[in-house]
Amino acid sequence: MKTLPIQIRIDPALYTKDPESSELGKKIVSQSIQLIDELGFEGFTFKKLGAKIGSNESSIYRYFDSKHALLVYLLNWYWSWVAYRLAVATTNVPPSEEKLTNAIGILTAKIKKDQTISFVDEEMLQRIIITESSKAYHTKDVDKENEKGFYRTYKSVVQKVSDMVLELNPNYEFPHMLISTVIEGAHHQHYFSQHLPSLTDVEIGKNNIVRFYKDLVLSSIR
Amino acid sequence: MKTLPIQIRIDPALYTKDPESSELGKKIVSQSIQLIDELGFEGFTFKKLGAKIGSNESSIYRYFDSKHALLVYLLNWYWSWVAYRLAVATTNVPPSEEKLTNAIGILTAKIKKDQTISFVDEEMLQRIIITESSKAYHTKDVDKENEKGFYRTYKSVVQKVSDMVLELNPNYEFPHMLISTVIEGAHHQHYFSQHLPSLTDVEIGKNNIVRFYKDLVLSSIR
DNA sequence: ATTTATTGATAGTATTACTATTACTTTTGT
DNA sequence: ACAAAAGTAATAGTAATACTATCAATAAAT
Repeated sequence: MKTLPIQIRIDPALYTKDPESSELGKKIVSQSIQLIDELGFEGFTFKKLGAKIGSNESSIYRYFDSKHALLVYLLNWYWSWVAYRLAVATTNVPPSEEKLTNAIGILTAKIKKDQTISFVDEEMLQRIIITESSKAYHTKDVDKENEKGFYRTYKSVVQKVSDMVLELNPNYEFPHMLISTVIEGAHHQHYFSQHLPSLTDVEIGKNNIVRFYKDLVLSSIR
Repeated sequence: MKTLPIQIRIDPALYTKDPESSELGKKIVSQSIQLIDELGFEGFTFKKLGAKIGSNESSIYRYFDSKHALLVYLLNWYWSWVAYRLAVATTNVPPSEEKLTNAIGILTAKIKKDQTISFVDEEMLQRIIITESSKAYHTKDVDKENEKGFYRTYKSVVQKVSDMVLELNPNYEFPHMLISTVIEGAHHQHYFSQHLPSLTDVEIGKNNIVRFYKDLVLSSIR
């Protein structure tokens, strides 16, 4: 995939000041990804981020209300980027099992370094999405935040791939459960393969996670 | 299921002082479940718990090193209890699809109030496991804690059900991924059905989550 | 009757997740 | 070119969190 001049659009409800509008903002986003990857979301603070980018804590608060807000922003950035890759791979492709399995591949494969399209390191972003994203919606405020559209991008990705399932089998009863199970499942499997390998069947170089989910989807809907 | 006089055994590595050894300890466990359910794990503190049970913060620290340690304890309690129910339902049952789907039912169904076997409210416990359990192992210390056996009970449940998969189809390549996907997936679906319903296909009274996962498992391994 | 164990009460610490204020610097509009 | 506006940095401050440490009071076990 070539470095394309695309812009990831983020809903203004997800920031206080647009981080793409300044150098500081871009630094906040790109360096926060590194710092969360390094320290984990619990260990990450705006103070440490300020120190890392040679800026002040209070300046970061002008872009994001809280570290939770920043996480939600990153989550949306990630899903917008996935949606873009899905669109490239499937728009105007006639319905087929191949189209669906391509989509499943995008949802379940680990990112390789070279797919960078912007100031964001997507490989690292995916790693923090895998380990931290569930913390974004396992909050007491989910319902309120959901109403504000905080999870819209994620939901629309699930919807799009669910539609591909229905193209192949219009009678399949559980397309949304299937796809959200695949997405969350793949995240878990990637995480487990690193930390709790007995919960997986990962073997190096065999791409088992992608193979498993492609097989799971096809055998369920056939 | 009758109220049986069984004892859930918890590895002593998971507490500083055994909460089952005193009234205070049992209160800590049972009331913490209520409080976490009410406030969420982030909002939950030992100070608030102390106030709720008319005891002191410092007394609670004598049982658990941290609120994270308490969460891990609850997680193990939950999985020990699931393991017990699995054993009751499947021990000495000859291999069959029914045996497997019974197990899947135990892993994916919502608990009803009347299954209480002790001072713990299992329905409420399941609810906090569904929303909070992933926070127990999405930490910077997973590897260290895994070595100490913090996730042993969970892993053994996955192992047992994976073995049932292999009984039916010894050539199936991904039994652990299948079962851990089912377990985590069912938790997500229960949570989503409450908070992000467009990610599911839940309809009231139709038990779709259990049906979906039973179908998923059988069609994958056949 | 006296160790010993258990709990309670109080105090203290470093850190977190912010808010508020002020001043400096850069950009921009005219 | 100059003033206004916007953006950023620095400092200070706050309530709460997640503990640790100490010591007294009480209950139980020998």
